[in-house]
Amino acid sequence: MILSQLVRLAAKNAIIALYPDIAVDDAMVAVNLTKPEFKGHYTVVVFPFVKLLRKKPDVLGKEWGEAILKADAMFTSFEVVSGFLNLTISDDFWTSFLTGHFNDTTFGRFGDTGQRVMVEYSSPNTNKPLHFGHLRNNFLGAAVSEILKEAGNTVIKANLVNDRGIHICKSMIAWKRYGNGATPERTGIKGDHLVGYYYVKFNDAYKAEVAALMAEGMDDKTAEREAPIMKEAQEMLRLWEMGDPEVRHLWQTMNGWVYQGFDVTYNRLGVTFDKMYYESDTYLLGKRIVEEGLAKGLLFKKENGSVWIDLQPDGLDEKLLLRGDGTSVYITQDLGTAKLKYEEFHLDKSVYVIADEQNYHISVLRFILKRLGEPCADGIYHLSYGMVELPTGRMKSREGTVVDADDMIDEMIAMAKAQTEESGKTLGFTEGELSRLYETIGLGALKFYLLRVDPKKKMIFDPKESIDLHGFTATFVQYAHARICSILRKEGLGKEPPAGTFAGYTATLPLEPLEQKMIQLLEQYPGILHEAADEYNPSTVCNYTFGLAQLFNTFYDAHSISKAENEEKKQLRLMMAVMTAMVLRNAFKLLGIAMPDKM
RNA sequence: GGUCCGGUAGCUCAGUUGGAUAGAGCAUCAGCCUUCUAAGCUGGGGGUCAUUGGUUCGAAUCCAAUCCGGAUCACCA
Repeated sequence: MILSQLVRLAAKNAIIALYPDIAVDDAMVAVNLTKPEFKGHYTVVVFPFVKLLRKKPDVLGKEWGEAILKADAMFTSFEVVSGFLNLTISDDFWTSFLTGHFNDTTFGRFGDTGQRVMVEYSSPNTNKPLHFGHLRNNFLGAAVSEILKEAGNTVIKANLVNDRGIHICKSMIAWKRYGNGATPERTGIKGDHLVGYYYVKFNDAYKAEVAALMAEGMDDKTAEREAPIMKEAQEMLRLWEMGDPEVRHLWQTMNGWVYQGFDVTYNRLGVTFDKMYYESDTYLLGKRIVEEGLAKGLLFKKENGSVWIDLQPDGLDEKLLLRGDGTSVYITQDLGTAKLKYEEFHLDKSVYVIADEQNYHISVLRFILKRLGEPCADGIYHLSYGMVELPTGRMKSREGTVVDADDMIDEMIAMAKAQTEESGKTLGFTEGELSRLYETIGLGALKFYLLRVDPKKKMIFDPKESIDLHGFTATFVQYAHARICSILRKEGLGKEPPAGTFAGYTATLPLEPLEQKMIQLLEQYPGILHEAADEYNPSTVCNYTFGLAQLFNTFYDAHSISKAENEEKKQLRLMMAVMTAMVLRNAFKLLGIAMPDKM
């Protein structure tokens, strides 16, 4: 059990022992970390019981503190300050904790929950390359998956590729018109970028055609409908749905280019998937569900043959599920995919990592599945995250105002290189080690930057300002880790010294305040993981690793480890250092960020 | 207009089921490398927690109203 729970339990038991007649519910026993300006480690708030027992806060606090102390040797003293009962934990607790866990590589990992969780993320469209906003999605999905795994769940990472639809046809039409047979090989352009170029090209041509028609006196709505290039795209979509061999061939070819490009990017990002879904395979599945719902009378048909669900009882509107011509809409395929996922993997929970602009869409999806009596409805969780915006507003791929993911990665790595060279820290590295280091630092900084903010908040990124490598960054945490590794190297120890290494350690001296704080913060890691998993929130882990690295740096400055005052302190501090490095490393692994031993 | 989300230092953000004098980073100013990696450490300045009212021993946190910003409400995806 983690310490905060132990304290809470001790406090609860003590108050029950003192006053057996009152009803104590858990919410009344408020336990917090003691503020640094007071003596003690954990604080119990006395107020909730003051009125109930009609006692003065200080009197009750004293009784309560004495009872806690008497019951458990873990506590050595207490102080009551204006209604707050501050408890001090014994040095013995801290040192036993450290000796018991410093080399426990599974520290923080939970037991198997038996839960099967799918996390769907990334889910790109195949008409354009990934941009900065997609990076947030990918990093979030990957990190949340790893955090949920660490929390004892079986996790299936899924990617649902939007590989069909009018947007793909737009790129295809533009390529046919303007491409002159261009391929990634012939042009030397990465496949996803090449296809994305024609998507932008389509929109330019479309705008020009609309403008031309309007110049001839057509009104804007009609012009937008009548522009030849748009009609061509719609015709191509129709042919695609009919399975026209030529269209299908071009579609496969161009999607193939995009996948090659994506693979390169995913590889650099270190993002992987256990299961790929393609909308071209799943887009028809929802129709059957809709037809069944219709047969059961849960849905209704309008005169033109379109099928609807009435969600007004749930506080929403009527929602279209099938068009008048019988073709499916966006939500239709989602119904099918949700059911498919559930049946294929027997999921307890299905997480969708999707931007908050689709909040309504996902809640509609859940309501529909619920109404249709599909069991997969209950497990749906929308991990809704805020969009990444530019100072000028949203990125628009149609207009080409995006920060490209590949460019961003290159820039970050170049910056890591420049700063490493500038600080003259390249000595003793081989060329290969250096380029790996630059990737580690550059990509780490990028991931941390996007993960450190609460997912639900939108972010504004100014491309003119580079992402910092100082302060609240991955680099800061990596640096603390590298420093520890350097100490361990000089002491002839590996990163994970075998169990017997500090067997000779016996605690006899009192802990320095910073020693105690370090151990206390290390002890909090499992609780942090729990919180991150509970809330699907990797930023909790970012904040924690930064705090731990920061405290270590303070410690490092204040106390020497290798030249400690005596052997006992040296052993203690080495164990602390080993454990700190391990926790930082494990936490960063969950975030998908590599940890250098040297930098 | 309906629904939902956000508003905390100049900027970017933390702030646990309501708890003590609201914290970091960046920027700025002043210090610290003959001592385990200065990508670091120490300290200063910087706040009407959007506003108003309510709930109570106690509110950045809960409730209501208002203001500001955003998203969404398609036979688009």
